[in-house]
Amino acid sequence: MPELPEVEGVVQALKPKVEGRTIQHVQLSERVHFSFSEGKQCIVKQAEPDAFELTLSEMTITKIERRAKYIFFHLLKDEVPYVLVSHLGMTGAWFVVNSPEDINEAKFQKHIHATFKMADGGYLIYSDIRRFGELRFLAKIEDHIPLTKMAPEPFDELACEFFITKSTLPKYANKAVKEVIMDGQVISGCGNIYATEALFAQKIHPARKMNRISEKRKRALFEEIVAVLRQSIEAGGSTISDYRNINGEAGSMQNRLKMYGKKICPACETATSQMTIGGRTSSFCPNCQH
DNA sequence: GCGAGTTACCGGTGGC
DNA sequence: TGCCACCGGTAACTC
Repeated sequence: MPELPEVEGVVQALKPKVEGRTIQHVQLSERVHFSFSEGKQCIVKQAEPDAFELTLSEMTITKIERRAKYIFFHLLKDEVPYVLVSHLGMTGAWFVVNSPEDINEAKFQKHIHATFKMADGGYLIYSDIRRFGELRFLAKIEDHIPLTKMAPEPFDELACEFFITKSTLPKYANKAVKEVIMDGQVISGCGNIYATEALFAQKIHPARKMNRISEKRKRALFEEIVAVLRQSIEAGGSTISDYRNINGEAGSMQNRLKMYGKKICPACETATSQMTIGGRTSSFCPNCQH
């Protein structure tokens, strides 16, 4: 499950290998084409697969950047800028290879959905086992409303104040703190793993109502989220199930997690509890977190 | 018009 | 061994 640190790793790895290169042509999988004919939008959103393939050919990838858990591929063709927005969903992965056969993990090899043949040889490939990811071609970011509503990057100096202000709004008052910090319009890029870890570190019960948390604790919680995200970026991300970096390597942050996926609290050895908050499984220590 | 709630999108995995 | 419920990030839809 790629979260912000994993996406950051992907972007840092892609940049030197892909920026400045030109796409010769794009080939989407049979599945993508078939789904579209069935009225579904498998991976490629709001575009006809045929048109998507044609449009992207001969575009130059000028810059790649991460925003929350999205990857923005900035493109240029005939001096007109465009952007390809990628979200990895649950199981998406990018590969830069000489040949599609070079993807040696069978699961990813089997689920290749977009193959970008580069003009100078080699391939940029998007593989996605469960197809929860998305590729969205836009003239500009603002053309997709949800992208314009995202909270600032958590590392942005204004992000903490943004969180304090936003989380105080009436609509969040009676919501569980975990649901609020995982809302991309309040804090961007904080998914289940890191929300779980930060709440455990701050000894806050994930179901605690937002309006029952003091501003001081909110600030401490925000700083904790930033710290956990930074630590994970340094560790190459968490490898939970299917995440791989573009070289097919796993990260090591999963070894540093203290609560996510744990049966026993590492602090007090009490059995952990699970509950569903905002539709997601949430682990916590009933003894340490209040 | 906005917010809350629901549904769609999926195949690997773990439990039985 | 085989079946089946479960899992989850985001958008889009309905009410």
